[in-house]
Amino acid sequence: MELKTLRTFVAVAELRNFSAAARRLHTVQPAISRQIAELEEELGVPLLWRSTREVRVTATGEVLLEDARRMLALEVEARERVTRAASGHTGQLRIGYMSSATARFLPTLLQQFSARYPDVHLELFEMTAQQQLEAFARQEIDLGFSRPLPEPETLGLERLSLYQDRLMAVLPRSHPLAGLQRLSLKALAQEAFVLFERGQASGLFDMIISACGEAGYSPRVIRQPAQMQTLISLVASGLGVAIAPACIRFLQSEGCVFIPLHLAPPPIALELHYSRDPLRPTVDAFLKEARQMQVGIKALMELE
Amino acid sequence: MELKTLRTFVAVAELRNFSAAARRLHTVQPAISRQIAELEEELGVPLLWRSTREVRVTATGEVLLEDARRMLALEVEARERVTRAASGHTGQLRIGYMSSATARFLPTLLQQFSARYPDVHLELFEMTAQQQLEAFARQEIDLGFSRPLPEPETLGLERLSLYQDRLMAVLPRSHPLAGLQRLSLKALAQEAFVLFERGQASGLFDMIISACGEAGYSPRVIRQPAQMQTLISLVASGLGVAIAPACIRFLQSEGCVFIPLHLAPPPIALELHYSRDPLRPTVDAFLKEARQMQVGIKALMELE
DNA sequence: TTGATTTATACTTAATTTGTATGAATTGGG
DNA sequence: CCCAATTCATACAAATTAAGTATAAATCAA
Repeated sequence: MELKTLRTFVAVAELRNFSAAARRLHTVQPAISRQIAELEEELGVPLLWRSTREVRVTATGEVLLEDARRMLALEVEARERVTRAASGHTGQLRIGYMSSATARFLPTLLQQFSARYPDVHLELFEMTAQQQLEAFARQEIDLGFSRPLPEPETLGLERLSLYQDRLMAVLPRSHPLAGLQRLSLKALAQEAFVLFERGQASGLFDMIISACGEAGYSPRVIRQPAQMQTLISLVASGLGVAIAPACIRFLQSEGCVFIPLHLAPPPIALELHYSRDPLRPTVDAFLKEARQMQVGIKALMELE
Repeated sequence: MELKTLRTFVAVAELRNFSAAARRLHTVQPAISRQIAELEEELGVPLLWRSTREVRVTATGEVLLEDARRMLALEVEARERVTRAASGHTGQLRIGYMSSATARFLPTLLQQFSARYPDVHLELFEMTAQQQLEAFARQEIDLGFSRPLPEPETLGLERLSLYQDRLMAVLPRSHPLAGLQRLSLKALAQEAFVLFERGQASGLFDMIISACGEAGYSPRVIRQPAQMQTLISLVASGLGVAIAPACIRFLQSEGCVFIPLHLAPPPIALELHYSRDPLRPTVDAFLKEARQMQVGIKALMELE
């Protein structure tokens, strides 16, 4: 039983005429006769009663007619569903993100995406860069917002840089240097440092250490919190100073001041990673949306 | 899109391996490759992601997979439904009947049929032989229980004789001849006759008239009721006598006696008519059942 | 690096389907 | 009452389509 045969059968049953069905299907009458005969032979059952003047659908034929119509309708529906899925308008999207770096723009981006793709089921997972890597390997997420990963290509990942985050000095509001417009790393040589835990973001950690090294000292690190919010709280309480990406000023940062660094280390990117093998069209749809918003994201994160 | 292609797609998606799918489908791997490639091209969409080491179903492929399985399941169901319909186990059966002639056995026959074919929807229409003819012409009934019809073959009808009904004299219980075991038609020459209306059953009517003619008289017909029950009531009330098929003694016949006729006219058959063109397998199923019960019907109607 | 395994492609061969011509049956009009 | 017209079935040749064979390219494991 093939859909082509069923299309023929439905046409004949509807028109009650082999020749007319042939015309509708852009073929010739003997082709129709054979298809019907073969269908009847395959099922071992008469479906149509025909004389030279009249074609009638048997009771058995009516039963098949119903199911044939269902199958053909299902084919049309399947085409539609496949098309929608392939264009990224339906399906799911599992997103890993670091809240500290994305708090400012991710809600807006997601809202915008959902408005345009309302039938895509979004799943959000807050995770560090390292956790995202593992999640990608286990195929548990489709997109990840994180700091640059080491050699993403070898893991089958593509990347899209969303914006560059400058490093800034974070001082308690009561700190003697808190009023300055600009600060050199050297000026912090004697300070106690609170740095984001190396395990979570080795690139950031090492960059700060080497920048201090270039400024002529090795920083005295007294705490390594695993959360940016903790880091801010520690600085606000006067325990030490920090060097951190500018984005964290959008977290709860009462009691801290953020001062641009003179001769700052190169800015650190926020990247959107995704699998190179395109198993999820929703990813492409999201990327399109993200690329359109990219300018806006940059403006949000860098200006002000 | 053809079911064959979808079967291939489902096999590959399930086995995640083109070669294994080829083996399952008893063909060769290049055939599978081509079918999948053509399906993807037709839909304009990647369904499977494949390397030489791994085959994965894309999100779009998963969507099609669901619908493909539905279609294939529907095909299996359709086959089953068609088979059941063709064997007469499902469907409908519209039956015309004359209650006077069938009251005795039809309920039993229907009950028996329903027990064996519980999913056949029975529709019953009480109608005279003439009405049955018209109903057949309009294709409103599939089976008709009636007296023999004139030239049923020319109307595309087949017939099955169920039993032969003798004609009997029907007299009021108070009638002088009511005590006899046997009666000649001649003995009724002076009686007033109540005969079943000719329009309803011309064969019966004419047979009685000609039988009387052979007995040497023309009966004096004072009433021609259209219902057998009415005829019985008229006789019971003493208005006249009647000649009628033996079967009517199974109606409400208090006050009447039924007496066998000496030199009776040939018995009159009860027939089951049905269309020659087999549009309804339920008809064949019913006929099979009816033929099996035929002996029983004869016994019921003739003995006693 | 080699051997094994897997998918894709090129090409030949086989199978299937179509289209043409024609026959048989039935109906309606002249 | 016959003839033209229409309809479905069948036979056969032609064309299309799909399958099978051989082989290439890629990847992974030993």
